[in-house]
Amino acid sequence: MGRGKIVIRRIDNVTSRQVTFSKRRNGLLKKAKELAILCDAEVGVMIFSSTGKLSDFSNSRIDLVDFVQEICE
Amino acid sequence: MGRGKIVIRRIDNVTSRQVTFSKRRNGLLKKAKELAILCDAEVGVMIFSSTGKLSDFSNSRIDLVDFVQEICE
DNA sequence: AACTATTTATAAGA
DNA sequence: TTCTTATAAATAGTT
Repeated sequence: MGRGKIVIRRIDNVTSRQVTFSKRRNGLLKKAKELAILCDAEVGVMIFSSTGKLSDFSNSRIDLVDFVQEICE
Repeated sequence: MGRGKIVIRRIDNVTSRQVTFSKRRNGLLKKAKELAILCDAEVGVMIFSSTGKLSDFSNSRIDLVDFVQEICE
């Protein structure tokens, strides 16, 4: 979506990558919240930027813990 | 997006809610993958439907575990 | 940090 | 219910 079509591959330019990260992170978190509300679902999203900064959304932290522990044993 | 504008609130009709869940879950997972690739970010998404069925995406399970354990202690 | 031309996601409908 | 399509929403490139 946007002025041009893009291919889904790592953005090499650091500045562009950071700008895109900021925009798409916000978009992903918004859609996660909407899905949780609209569909009465439990949703968890965790995003670490390449610099290690964390953004997250969850309306069900306990279940997420159970899930993560399960898949990682 | 779509034929009409919607308000973000729980969809009462069960069938509509399931249809919307299926569409938006796929959309969210797709966007999570794109963010991870485009921006070289570590992304984890976990979605439990209202019937308890799980969908997920992660390109960094270990870090997610650390994070979840941290916030839940 | 805003804007806007376009692409993409999706609400309704078939 | 799988496919279609009109429209809302996200966003790539621009300013």
